[in-house]
Amino acid sequence: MTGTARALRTTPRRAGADCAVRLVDADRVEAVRARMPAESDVGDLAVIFGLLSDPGRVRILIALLDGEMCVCDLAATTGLSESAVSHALRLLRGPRVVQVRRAGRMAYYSLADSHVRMLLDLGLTHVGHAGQGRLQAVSNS
Amino acid sequence: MTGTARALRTTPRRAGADCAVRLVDADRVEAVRARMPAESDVGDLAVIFGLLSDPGRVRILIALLDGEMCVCDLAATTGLSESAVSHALRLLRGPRVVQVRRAGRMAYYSLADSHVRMLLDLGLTHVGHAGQGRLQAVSNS
DNA sequence: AGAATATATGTAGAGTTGTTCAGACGTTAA
DNA sequence: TTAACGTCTGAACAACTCTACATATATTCT
Repeated sequence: MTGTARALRTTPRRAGADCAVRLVDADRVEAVRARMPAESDVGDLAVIFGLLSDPGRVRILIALLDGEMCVCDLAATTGLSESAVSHALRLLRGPRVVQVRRAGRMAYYSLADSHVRMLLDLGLTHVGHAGQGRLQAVSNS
Repeated sequence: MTGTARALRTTPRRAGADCAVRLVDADRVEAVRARMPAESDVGDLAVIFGLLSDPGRVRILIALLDGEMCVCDLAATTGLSESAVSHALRLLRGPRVVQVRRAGRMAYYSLADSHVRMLLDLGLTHVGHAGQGRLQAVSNS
């Protein structure tokens, strides 16, 4: 099965002992599987994206793009309750997306990961909104 | 009235009289709120990230980084059932993350959005894995 | 000391999500 | 035509997520 063997499956496929699924381009499949990141990396990646999949957390992180903020100000900025903000920040603290600086009874949160900042910027340009302080020109026409 | 008769902004900071939550830095809060993207944009952003928050879908999209693939090969590559792949692709088709080319009874899917490709690349570097043959400029010493 | 404050956390319930199973649809081969 | 095939879809169910409420912890003020 070398070269451009496309849909060479006119005869029953299961004959091949342990192949449980149909294959059309076995070479591609094997090549891509070889390049596929480890299970744990894919999982970590999905977790990071999952943290960015909630509008409330997105607003929190967008707010933090400008610099650190305390919990109550984050609540006021995002429209979430302080409890919801605290729960959200706990999730974000786990994988070290945000970090906390404590001053007395206040807790000031800030972004701890430049990759997440880039993900947010990229995503914001994707949905048509200019990034936070990077692309700020085009508005109306 | 469902509760919340407790502390409401008693600190004489600089909060306006009509503000329902405590504020520490009202100027920052107002500035960030002014810069906050529209509700719909934040929602769209969360939806996109949500599509990337499942390991199965991430594997599908990583496989598609190399070019188009049919459903059965995607199943073989990702380890998902063909039904699960089809369901996943349906979700990804909606916001036009992937596109489909039909040839007979086969359906070949490919990435339809360069932003998503960039998000994946960025995310993959984040979790420590080099991108799909694209980002590999790590210099050690 | 006690009271007020700022944040953190436990829990329960409604809502959402991903998978599997069964079957439908359109296409190709016999 | 019938049969096999690749893909798509709906329903059901477990697993997960988000929010609100109550409470806990730690800090500051009087």
